[in-house]
Amino acid sequence: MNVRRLSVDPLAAARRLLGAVLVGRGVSAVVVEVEAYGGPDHGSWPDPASHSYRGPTGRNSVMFGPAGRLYTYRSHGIHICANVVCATDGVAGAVLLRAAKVESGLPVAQRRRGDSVRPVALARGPGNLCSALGITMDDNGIDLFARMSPIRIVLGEQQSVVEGPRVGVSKAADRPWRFCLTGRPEVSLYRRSPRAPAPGESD
DNA sequence: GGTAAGATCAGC
DNA sequence: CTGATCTTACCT
Repeated sequence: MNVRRLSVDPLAAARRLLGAVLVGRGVSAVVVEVEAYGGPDHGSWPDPASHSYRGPTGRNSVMFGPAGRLYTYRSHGIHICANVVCATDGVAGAVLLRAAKVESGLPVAQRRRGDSVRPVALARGPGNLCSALGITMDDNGIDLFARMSPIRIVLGEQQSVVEGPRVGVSKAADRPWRFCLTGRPEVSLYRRSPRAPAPGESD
């Protein structure tokens, strides 16, 4: 089963998730942009920008669970963002799904996102991706590899990948933990967080 | 019990 | 650059 390919560190898992097909509520889409997130300071991948950095809490508990689960959270009170949990059970690690290319169910995605949105931008950005696929907070913790799940994922082959700094994070902003498929127009434009210290500064 | 910050997005 | 909008986590 494919899920074992995600029982690895967040960086390897991120690369393996590029090209995967995400199937959710009438829409399927190919993942074209992701970001890796680690865990607490004394773990294998210390990551101050990760929700799990300060240990398990009510919100982030899914990140500490087994690989292949969906970890959703609400961002700025408005949007939902989706992660695929990686690493082994008890170890925090996840990959944020940042952008995807809608392959089927385009009219459904278009209805969810609004008529003014161009097809290439339907699932561009983590909040928009969840909106296009119909992912909500009720989906937090579901198994993305179970036949019965409303949201599923199918891993693909290794692909040609570009790496760069993560978007939006105010800590560890220089870390090249963002990965994109090369030459995909659905990838979101890079924007450094206005709250992040200047490039090269420590935080 | 109060509150500040936030892995975002769209519109000036 | 800003406002929208709300949950969590941490503080007193």
